[in-house]
Amino acid sequence: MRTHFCGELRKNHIGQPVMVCGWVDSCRDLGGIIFLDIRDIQGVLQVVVDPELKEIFQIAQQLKNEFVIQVSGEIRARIRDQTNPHLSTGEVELYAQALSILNESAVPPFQLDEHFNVNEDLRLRYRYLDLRRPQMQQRLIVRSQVISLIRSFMEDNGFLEIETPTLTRSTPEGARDYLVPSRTYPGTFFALPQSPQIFKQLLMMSGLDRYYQIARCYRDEDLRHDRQPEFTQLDVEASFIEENDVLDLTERLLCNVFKRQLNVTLEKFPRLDYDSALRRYGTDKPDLRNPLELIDIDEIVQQSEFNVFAEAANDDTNRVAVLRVPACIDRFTRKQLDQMVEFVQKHGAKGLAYIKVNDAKNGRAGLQSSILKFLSDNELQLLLQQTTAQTGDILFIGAGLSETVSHFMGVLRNHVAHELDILEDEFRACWITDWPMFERTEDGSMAPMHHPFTRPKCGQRQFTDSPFTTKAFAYDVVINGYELGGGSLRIHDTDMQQAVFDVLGIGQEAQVKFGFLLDALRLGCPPHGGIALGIDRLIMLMTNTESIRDVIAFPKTTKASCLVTRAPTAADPSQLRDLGVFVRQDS
RNA sequence: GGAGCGGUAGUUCAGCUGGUUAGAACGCUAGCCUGUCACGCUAGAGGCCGCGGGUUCGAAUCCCGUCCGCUCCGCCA
Repeated sequence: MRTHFCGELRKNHIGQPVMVCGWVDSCRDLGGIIFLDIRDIQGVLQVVVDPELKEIFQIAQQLKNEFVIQVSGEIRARIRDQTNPHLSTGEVELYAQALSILNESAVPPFQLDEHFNVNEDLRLRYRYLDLRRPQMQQRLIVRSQVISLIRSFMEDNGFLEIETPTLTRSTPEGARDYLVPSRTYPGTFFALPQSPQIFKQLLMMSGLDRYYQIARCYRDEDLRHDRQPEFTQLDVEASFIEENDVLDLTERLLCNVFKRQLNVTLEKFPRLDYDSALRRYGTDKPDLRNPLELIDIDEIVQQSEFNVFAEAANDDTNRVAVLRVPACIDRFTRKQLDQMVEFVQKHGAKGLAYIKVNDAKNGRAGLQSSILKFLSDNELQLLLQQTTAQTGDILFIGAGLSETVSHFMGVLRNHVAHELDILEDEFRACWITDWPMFERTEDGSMAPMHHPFTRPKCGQRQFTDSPFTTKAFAYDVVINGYELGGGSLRIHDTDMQQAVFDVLGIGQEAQVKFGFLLDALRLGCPPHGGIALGIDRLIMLMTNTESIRDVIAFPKTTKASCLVTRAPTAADPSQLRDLGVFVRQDS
């Protein structure tokens, strides 16, 4: 139906006869002459319709935006000074010699112009129109190209793409499952996978050595700007490897993809252990574009008369941390500082002290703060030294439970950097390693930080003696503050696996749920490990967009519904009967 | 589960402390226009002010509830 794409026509096509198809992007009917912009996936091309050609001129007069048309004619140079630098095809135009309407269009429910913002619910409802916009198409193109780069990289490195079931049983990631009722076994349910975790481990036991998959994963939890209920992971697992092999492979993959897709050279990923990440950045996913760091001052205020600080400083489970924000005294009003206090309170802080450094060389007299009177000259002096505070800085100080302080000071660190616009304009990746095996849950029990198949960084005896201080062979890769992916080396030994289940208090339950895995461990399981990367988040980063919905063709809303199809919907009673499912009317 | 913001013409928005006939821009319709490119000019049509209740002489505006969208907390690798 066509000889060229609209968007590919250039000066070197001048004089050539072409035939193109596309959508009417705009019509400019000047009365005696008509200009059409015709759009396809490669771009926009101006068509000129000459009034001398009466037949096609009449057709052109009927055209409206979003009509689907076919035009043939000759590519001509534009008249001098009438090129359009905003179009890739702006130096040429198509002189129409034939024009046909392939399909008409009703008036679209919103304007596709780049100049008009449209509310997202409308865009989601008419997603197919929204996706006609070049910016949206570009994101999906990048997505396709990146996935293709990933596939060739993995293939080049000897990995096999193997599909795993999506109708499966619950795996232990800890999120809520999407359930699918079984018709053949009434009252039982499949779970959609939160990840292919168990299957990829089984593939290692199968001797397939190196596996990867672009896998769809499902988690029935509340949504965020970077979280969808179904999302895509690059899932990877390999045998006879050590932690460094996984980190190295992943790093090479990401460098390769960024280089080839964006021509961006990523620097070597720094490796931070979990504890120091929390200490220095207050988070397990630090944004290293942000130059600010937290500084511990427990030692300085241990004897302090200021009880809030002293008590925290003398308690192992607490910390007193300072965020020194350079040269910002004139950047924040009193009101903004008060709002910052409110802001961290939302994140669990009881309070937030701050000290303005009006003159760093003038001791107490050079400082301004509501807590000044509680601190000794010596403490202030040490504080200034320890934080290398300079005139014009503000020192924000948080004290309390380590976990809480790290969290809100980390959030404050991000907040301040955004306010001051001091993030470096580049991609900064890092590894977070040496995660704890377990974390304490609200009810006081222990839960695996990663998942219960993660290998501890010690022998079984030591693990059993002090399981809660054990670190794991677990690692996350973080870029610009986004957790892009994570993985671990897995347990390949039945006794160790049983020991972990026992510590979790699910020894019996695990026998039932994961008996098949324990069996497999007994039958010659190689040491293995892997990682999974969030493809959606990767594409978000690479296309510089703020919303995961922008990189998914048909995303769900924050209430997890699809506005195109209106899913989910009520099921037909006969379907429910077949499945043995009753729907409670009161819910 | 909780908090915040938003919902007014086809679209994006304005409409303040309640008060004549709810406005603008774009889009749409009709007419004019031979080098435009977010074409231009003239005229016109277009409104369950998300939905339900309440307060009031009177509600787009105030109150309560509810639905939807977005952001955040909780939740979630």
